[in-house]
Formats: sequence, C-alpha cells, structure tokens
Amino acid sequence: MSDGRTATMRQVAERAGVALATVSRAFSAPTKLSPATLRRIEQASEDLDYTVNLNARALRGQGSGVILVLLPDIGNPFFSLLLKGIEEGAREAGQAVLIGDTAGEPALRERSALQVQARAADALILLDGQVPFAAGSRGRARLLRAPVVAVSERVRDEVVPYVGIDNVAAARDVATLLADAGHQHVAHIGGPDGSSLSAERAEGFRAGAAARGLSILGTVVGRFTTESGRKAAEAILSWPQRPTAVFAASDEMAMGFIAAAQARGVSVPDEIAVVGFDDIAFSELFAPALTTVRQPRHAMGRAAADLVVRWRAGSRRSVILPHEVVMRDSFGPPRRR
Amino acid sequence: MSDGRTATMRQVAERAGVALATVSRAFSAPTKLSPATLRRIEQASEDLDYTVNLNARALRGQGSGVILVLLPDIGNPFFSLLLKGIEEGAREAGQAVLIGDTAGEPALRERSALQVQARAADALILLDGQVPFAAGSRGRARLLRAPVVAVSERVRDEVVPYVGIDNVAAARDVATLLADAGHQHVAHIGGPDGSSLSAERAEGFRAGAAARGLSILGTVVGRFTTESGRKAAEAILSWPQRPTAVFAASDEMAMGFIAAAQARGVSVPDEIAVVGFDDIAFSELFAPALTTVRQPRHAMGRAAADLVVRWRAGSRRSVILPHEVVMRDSFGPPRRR
DNA sequence: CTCAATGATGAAACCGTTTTCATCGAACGT
DNA sequence: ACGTTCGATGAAAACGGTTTCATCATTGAG
Repeated sequence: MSDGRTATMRQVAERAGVALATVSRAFSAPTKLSPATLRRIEQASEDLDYTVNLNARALRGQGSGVILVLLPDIGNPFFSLLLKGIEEGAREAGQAVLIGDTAGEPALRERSALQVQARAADALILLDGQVPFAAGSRGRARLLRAPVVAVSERVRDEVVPYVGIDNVAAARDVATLLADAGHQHVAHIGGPDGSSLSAERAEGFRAGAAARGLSILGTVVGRFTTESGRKAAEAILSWPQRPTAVFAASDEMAMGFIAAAQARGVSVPDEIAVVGFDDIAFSELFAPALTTVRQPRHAMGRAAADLVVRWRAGSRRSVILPHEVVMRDSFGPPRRR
Repeated sequence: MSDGRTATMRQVAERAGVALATVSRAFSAPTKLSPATLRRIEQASEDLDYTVNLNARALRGQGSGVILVLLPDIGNPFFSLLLKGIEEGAREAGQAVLIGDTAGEPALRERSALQVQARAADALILLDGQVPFAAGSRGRARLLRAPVVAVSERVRDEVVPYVGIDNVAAARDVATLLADAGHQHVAHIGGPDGSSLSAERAEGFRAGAAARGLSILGTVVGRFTTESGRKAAEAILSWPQRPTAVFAASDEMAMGFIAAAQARGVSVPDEIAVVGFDDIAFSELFAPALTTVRQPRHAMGRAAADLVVRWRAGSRRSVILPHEVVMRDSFGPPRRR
C-alpha cells in the first residue's frame, strides 16, 4: 500500500465485503468457504498485496513455525550438510530455521536457547550434545518441554532423542578393517573428553581391537581440529614404538596428522596408514584421499527435522542411521620390512 | 509455572503489586522506575520464571529482531565463515539469524523472503546476488523497503549496499603476479555467467593481463565446484597450446583442476601453476597448498550484519574490504625448457 | 503559602491474528 | 408445511506485550 504499511486482514475483509474471521478462514481452511467468497477474498488480498503477519499468528496461534539449531561452530564444514538436511526438512513442513552459534560457551548457548522460552522458536535441535542451562535448573526443565533432539552427539543424562550413527559399531568396524589388513600395532587420536562421540568411538575401537588381538599403543586426545591432528602426529611419531596405523576420530584430525607426518618425511599410507571419521567434503580431494567413516549427514539433519516437526505425532524415538567405511588412499596394509 | 504455561507480564504485575505497564517498563526502561519497584518486579519475575513473549513484542513493537540470510547452498563451506561473522554481529545487536537455503531456485528464494514481508524478519542479507521476486514487481518493491545488503556477490539493477572485496582489483593482482613470475600464456576458469563475481574477476584478470602483455589463451566457464574444475582441466589440458598458469575464480575449481591435472600426470606447479580464489579452509591442507586470494569472510559477514543493524542510523554505503594474495605451493614460475 | 513542573505509576487502547460461539438461511426428512 | 440439521458467515474475545495519556504525590520557584 502506498502509506508504507502492509495490508491487514481487516482491510482485506473490508474490500471483499466479508468479516475479518472469514478472511482468516480463507487461509487456514479454504474448504469451509463458499467458492464465491473465497474468490472474492483471494482477489482482494491480491489487490492489496496482503501477507499474513506471522507475529500475530504466532501470538494467537500455536507456534512460531521456527526451529532453533544450536551448534558449536558454524564455521565447521561438518555441520553444513547437516544444516542443509535440517533446512530441507523444515522447509517442507513450512518451518523456518534459526541458527545459534554457541562457540561452545554456555552463556551464548543459553542466550540462544532463550529464543525457545520466549516463543520465538518452538523446537530445538542440538548439534553439540549440550543442553542449555544447568541440569535440574528451571531453565532446562522449561526448555525440555519443547521438542528437542540431539544430532550427531548424544546428550547425557536427559531423555533427548538422538539422531546419528552407531559410533561404537563404526569404530569397531575400523578396528576390524585394520586387523584384516594385517596391522598389529595401532594408535588412536580421539576427540576431547566430555564428548559422547569421543567416548563411543574410543570404546568401539578398543572393543574391536581387543576382539582381533590388535594392540593399541596409545591414545592421544585431540580437539577435532587439523591443528590438534598435527600435534598428535608430533606425539605419536616420537613414540618409542611407532604404530603402523592410526585411527583419528575426525577427518580434520586425520588430515592434520597426515600433513604433519608428511612434513616429517613419513609417508602415508606406506609407512603409516590413516583412517578418519566423517567423510567431510575435502576428504576425497585430500592427498592422499582419506579413508574414512561416512556419516549420512544430510539424512541425519533431515531425520532430526522430521522428528521435531512430527513431535506431537508421538514418534520420539532415536534414529540410528547406517554408516559406511569409505576406502581411499590413506589406508593400506602395514609396510613390509 | 506448574500449569505448563509460561508466566505473563500480567501475572508478574500482580505478584509484584504493580500495573502491567510498569512491568513492561521494568524491561524496556528500567531507569524510569523507582529502585524499590524495580526490585520488586525483578523478584517477582524471578519467582515466576518469567520470559517475554517475543511474538507479542514483535507484534506491537518495532520489529522481530531477526535477520534473514539467503544463500544458495549452505553446504558450501565458503559461506560458513560469512555466517559466523553475521551471527556474531547480529548477536551483539541482540538480533537472531534466520537462514534460508535457496538452492539457487527463485521459488525457494521467494518462499524464504516471505519471512520478511510477513514480519518474521526485519532485515535481509543476500549471499547470492539475487533479489527475490521479479524486478519491478510489487513483491520486490515491498521487500526493498526493509534493510537489505548484498555480500560477496553484487546485486544488479538495484541500489542495495554491497559488502565485499574489490574483485576486479584482486583479479588484476593475480594477473600481475603471474606476469611478474614470468608467465606468458595463461588460462582462466571463470564462474557461471550471470554472477557479478565471475564478471568482475574475469574483467580484472583481462585488464591485468593486457596491462602486462600476458596472453590469455582461453577462458572456461565453470560453476564454482570441484567437479567443474575437473572438467575445465580436461578442456584446457587438451588445447593445442598449453598455458603455463591457470587462474580459477574459486578454490574449489582450482582444486578440481589440480586433481584432474595430476591424475593426468601433469604436475602442479612445475608444469602448470594454479591460483585460486577465496582461501577456503582446506586450501592450506590441499596438496599442493593452494595459492589463492583471501577474502576476509568473517569481517564481511560482520560488516553486513552491522550494516543492517544500523540501517536507520543512515550509513547505507557499500563496504569494500581488503583482499590479500596468499602465496602457497600451487604457484611458481613457468617451467624452464 | 500557592502554583506549576516533575517523576512515578496506572488505565486503557492497540498490534493483527485465531478461534469460539452465535446467527441465519437453506435443505432435509416426515 | 414444520422442526431440524447443516453449511456459511459474522461478532467478539482472547493472545501478551508496548505505548500514549491521565493521575497523583512531590518538590522547587516565587
């Protein structure tokens, strides 16, 4: 309209010669109107260039139609495909996606989560395994009344559905793979303490190794970054006994490890085989192309969105999706001597 | 509250023994209240675990406090740092970030943009250079009444402030670099037609080459993907005269090119030098590490957020940030024969 | 001592929807 | 022909805040 404000339902009603309520119905339940009125209303809103005010709708109606996604670092490419899956699922359900980068800080996490309490979002997807607000606090209790699902990383202590792969089994598969190729002495670069991912992958690797008589010479704690992979290489390559294969709990760490190893003149996979985790986009382009465990990130995001969208429908069960070991060049049998 | 609903201002007012309006003021303009009342209200909202309803606030008040970001592909790592910058700037201004993945499709773009018209978001940041709705349409006109800024890619035809680098100058710098190193015959892998980025980088490269007597043997049109970089390699490496250096308009294309070249036994940079664009995270880890033009992506996102946040304050001018050529291993002088 | 200015607070309108509940005419069964 | 049910529509009450305007007790100027 020329006065700078957008048209309201009242104006549309006026122009169409019907009551305000009828216009509302024209959008929410068009079948309940007579074709003639419906047409008049459609014409009127077209004329007036009408758009519903979502704030008013959210205030009066059920929800805001927004899903909040909390993640530790939006700069991390691991999350991008997850987000794409979430975005798709949300869009198809007519929901929008709000993102909150918590940078791993509880204060920021809580700040973002307030969007849910303040009714600006009506569901929450957690990508870092951390539920905002202290356990047992009122803030958390209130938050958990909304649909909440954890993706990729599990939430401790609370009954929050989980969407992801079976990390224990995946890590066990890696151990089996190493054993099958003839490796006997291996090492593990794990994620930070406190991450369920780290724990599960370490556990699965240990179990798989034990089952096949693989000896784990040691485990280094990393932080899922290439830099920590580099550091891990410094450590591992100076151990008195050098492993013939390394399993890193993330591709970034695997790449960091390989880069540092090669810089030291240690060849991968000839002198040391490396297996990563996640199959991020560049694993394939990396030289040597990374052998890794693929997580179906897009499907995971998708499943998470579906879960919160259909929350009322009841199916709040965790979803475990299949992983897959992708064989590429960074892995091979131990070097013959 | 035990009844499942959140407390309202009315309840807080009741408990504190003041009027509803006073509670509202306690949040919006605490200084206008007497310390005693303020304390009582704070206590009461603490007791009741009160949180404002942002929908109600947005309905009556000024805006929703949400910035909508439209991008063509959230799975593309190029955008992640931009998003981080935007998110930071938004957060500091008390705004939230809504993302819309348009997948390059006009329909999805419009769907997302509706969030602005519907008052669910009050500002828009465009990451793909495309303004939703047809030029001249009412939809677009209405959209452009909101704060809108374009990042990285310019918007044609409309007066939308731009945040990014000087792509022409950057590409000219690359040409100069090649000339200085002694290259004489080069090639360019550009982005898709219709992208301002592609046009500007191609133009700058051409200008720089002309200025230094560099001969551009040909230009291949890519799509900013590694795959299109691979295809470009197939083409370029089978030209009758082979260039000694290639300038790709994105790192992904540069990497795709290098991967394909190496697969064909063509060594980089010995036989052919490659320069990319963007300095995405993996350029450094790539083998050979990529020489590229760095865009200050975080700062760009930051600047864009600042621009829409301070929109009313008037400064709606474009922001051009400095670029930087990062020398790494994929570039060198032409091979001696 | 009186009056206007000031500061704190309250009452009520308003934002734009959704959603009862009521109304009214038409179609229906008997 | 008549009471009844049904379908379409209207009137009005929420939803939970913000903001204007009015009120009232103080306080400072003259």
